[in-house]
Amino acid sequence: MLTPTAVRSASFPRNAVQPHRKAVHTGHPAADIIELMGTVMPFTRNAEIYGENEPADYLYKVISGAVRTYKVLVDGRRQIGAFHLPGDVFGFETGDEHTFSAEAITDCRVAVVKRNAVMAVAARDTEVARQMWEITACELRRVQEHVLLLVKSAQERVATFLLEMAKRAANGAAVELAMSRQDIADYLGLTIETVSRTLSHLEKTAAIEVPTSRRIVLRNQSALNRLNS
Amino acid sequence: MLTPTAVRSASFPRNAVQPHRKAVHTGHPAADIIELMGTVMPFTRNAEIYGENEPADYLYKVISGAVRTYKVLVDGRRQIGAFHLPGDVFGFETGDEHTFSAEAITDCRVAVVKRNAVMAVAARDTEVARQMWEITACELRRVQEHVLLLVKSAQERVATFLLEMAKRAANGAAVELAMSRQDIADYLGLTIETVSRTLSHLEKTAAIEVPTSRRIVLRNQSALNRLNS
DNA sequence: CGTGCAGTTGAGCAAATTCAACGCTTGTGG
DNA sequence: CCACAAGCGTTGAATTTGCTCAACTGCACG
Repeated sequence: MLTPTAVRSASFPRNAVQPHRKAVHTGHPAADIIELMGTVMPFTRNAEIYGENEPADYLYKVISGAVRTYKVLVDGRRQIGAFHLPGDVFGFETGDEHTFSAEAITDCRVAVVKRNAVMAVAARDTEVARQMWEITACELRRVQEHVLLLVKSAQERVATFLLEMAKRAANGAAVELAMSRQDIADYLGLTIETVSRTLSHLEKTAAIEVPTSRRIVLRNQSALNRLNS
Repeated sequence: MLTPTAVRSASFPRNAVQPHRKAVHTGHPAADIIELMGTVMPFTRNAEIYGENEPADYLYKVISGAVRTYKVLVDGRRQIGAFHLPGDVFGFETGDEHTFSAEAITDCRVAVVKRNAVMAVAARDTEVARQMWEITACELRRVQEHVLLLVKSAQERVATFLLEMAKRAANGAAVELAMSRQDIADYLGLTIETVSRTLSHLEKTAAIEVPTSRRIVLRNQSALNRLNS
């Protein structure tokens, strides 16, 4: 199931990344540092970007496509920790090793930068250090939200998920889902059947429209917000 | 139900806290800064330490007793984000406002320090800044663990909770619980009845012993670990 | 001695999972 | 070009899990 057609990233950048010192003073949002200092790498659908327990030597930023970070529990179930869309930074670990695995959901391009390089800059430039902290703090808030999501009912979880995706996509009320039902289920702590049934139910109650399985139109956002609890 | 006998912390420290500059260079672990720079305040059982959406002007560290941070959902349910025991830092927010509320579970003493004061030090001292970041990162890992907890079965959640408490108490296989069944339930995303039943079941299967409702002896830690999934 | 609170236990119910079947699309090989 | 297998998604039926409602116990406190 996991990475069925996965292409192991054999071309992982061992070549050092040159920090462009001047870039970090331009006042760009925090995540831009990685893009400015890094190398853009392509990953094919389902390719592993890094694995749990591998050394966390790089930081990543999605340029295009989508990425999932996940953990496989001892009983074989998979819990997806986050979906990363263009602009999102990931692979930002505290210790020396990744605590999650990361895979490309779709073909995608990812900016990669040596953690050392960024840290070296951060050691000298307090503004960069502050931005690194900021990224960690944002991630913390996001995970706290995820905790609140997981104690809701199935309907509420799906509704919250759709609203979240709609907000991030920001192209109005239509969402083009990069991920499969299984991905959604593993993110929401539900089964694919429950996700599917819930979407069908939401469609029947005119809250959404599902022209294709990957495309969802939010018809009645306030109804979803009400479920959002 | 919430804070039934709560004593609003009328004596919240508006008096400025004097930073002792020299303390921060002693190489103590990160959390010590707050203790060194701060003022120790007592809180009575169920007293509110701060509320959601209040300005996050202070950082806190538990000296003695126990603290819960929580959020009340729109449907009235309460989700506890964390239990803080002696040595734990809390109230560490990213924005200007607290995203959770904090209450004393038991009578407790808490070191309090002005956020500004710490931040001012951190701006000059990169080591302090690094420690602040470290605390955020630790919190991030803890919340990520909480996500993994919430997708498990009731048995697994309770078992995991007991093992976590045993590890933190670190007085062997016996746990003295500071919190009520309701607190535990709200932390685990279960009902009190389910928590109670699960504990009874674990006792029947000889995994634990419950001499008093607040005291739990882990008889068969490996059995719990197996449930821990 | 009664009152109130915390915890336990039971019975019935609702929600979500499991197991199974089926439809649709896509890609592959004859 | 068609046949067919594989993957993904949907739907139905049976089952399980945890929740709701309710009663009851033990204990502390006035």
